[in-house]
Amino acid sequence: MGQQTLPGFRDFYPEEMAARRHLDAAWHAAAAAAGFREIDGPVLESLELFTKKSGDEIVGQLYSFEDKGRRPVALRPEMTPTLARMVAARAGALPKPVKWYSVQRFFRYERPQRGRFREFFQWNVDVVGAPEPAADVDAIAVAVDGLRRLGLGPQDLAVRINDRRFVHELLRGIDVGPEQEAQVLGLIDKLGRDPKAPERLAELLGDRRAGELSGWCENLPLDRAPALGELLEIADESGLRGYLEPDFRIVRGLAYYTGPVWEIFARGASLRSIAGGGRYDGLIATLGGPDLPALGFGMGDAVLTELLAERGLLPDGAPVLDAYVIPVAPEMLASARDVARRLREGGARVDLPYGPVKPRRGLKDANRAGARHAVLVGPDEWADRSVRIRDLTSGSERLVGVDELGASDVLAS
RNA sequence: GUGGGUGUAGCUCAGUUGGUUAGAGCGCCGGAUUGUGGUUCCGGAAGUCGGGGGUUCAAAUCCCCUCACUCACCCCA
Repeated sequence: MGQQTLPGFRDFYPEEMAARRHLDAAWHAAAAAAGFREIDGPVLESLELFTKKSGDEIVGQLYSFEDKGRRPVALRPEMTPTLARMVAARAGALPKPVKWYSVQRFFRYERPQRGRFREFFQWNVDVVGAPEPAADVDAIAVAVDGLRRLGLGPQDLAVRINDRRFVHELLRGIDVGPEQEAQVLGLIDKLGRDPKAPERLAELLGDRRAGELSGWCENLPLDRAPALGELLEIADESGLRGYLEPDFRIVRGLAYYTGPVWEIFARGASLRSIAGGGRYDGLIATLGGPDLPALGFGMGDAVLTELLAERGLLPDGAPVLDAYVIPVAPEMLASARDVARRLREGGARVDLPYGPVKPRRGLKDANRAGARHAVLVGPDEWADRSVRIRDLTSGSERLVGVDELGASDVLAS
């Protein structure tokens, strides 16, 4: 075997590209339908932009290097820092709320595994300048709508949601101090997956407090979380009934989340989460911008593609043509090219062979190219300024005049 | 970074206790008398058996090393 892709990088053959475009289309449509506008930024950024948000530890997970001007740079691992900069630069001029989205390529230097690559595509949707819980619901609804457009409904998906403020409050109630909090949050996050997590929580907090905590995981005391209750009510009004499941185990990795946090999972599948998001009110200020409330989510292509493939919801990626033009005799090649041009100018997707072919072969190639119609250009018909259009599904043929070929409905049948 | 699994044709795989020239299906290319396809039939190309070393009269097969891929852990912005 010769050269292959770097580990965690993928070639997209037409079939895979069709699948990717399928996701893209749903993502763009869902974001646009809710009034989000598309943005983008550079793939390469200064390393500092990322370390400022996440600390120096993440350098190990970045594609970073020095450029020829000796600047430390990195391929972007996420969109949020870029978004924050863009907002900060024009914060005064932007009407609030700012509703932006992007569908872009990201890079993380991690060991590739199921549902995780080093180069991946991610849909990011963010709202800046809106403190209301309706904004959180807006983002969740867009994520759910994107997935709905891909054929996934409430029977397939669960949006598990929690609220960081609520978690802080409960932890404070059992005397978990700030110095312990990060560690405890990490263990809570693991409760669903790691069988050793309850044990370690008990070691850290003692049986009584650990027991109380796991009780919240069994049954989240919503009466003590008014903000989350309000959000759930708005979600109901927004058509998200059946999706949202309050879950104390959803806390999400890093420190900067300040309010609702949520992740979307596939029901009955052992996949990692499809999407995750939350409110990060302090982050834009941390990154040097104005103090604006913000929230958003990211949804990657890797896990989602895996899920859609499992459920048979991906397009097969077979080629599609409206017509394949066949010169019935070698001297008809020039005429065939003229016919193809007329059809293409009429808006049809049309292909034809580069040289003479036997009709038998032409029909075979038409099928293989996914053509709905074969257009046979033969000397007898051409003498009458017409061609034979054959419907490849039904096998029926009809004669069509050359001058009609540019009409948009000529291949309609 | 740690641990497990797998490497044979473009793809999915078979290959017996080590034994002649390593196979199948799909795909690809060509063909089955004149201007009509999908099915079928015939033919063909295609493999340093991941790489290196060792044991043996003989290695795809046994042993060692190495590389790649993959799954999980760590991490998940």
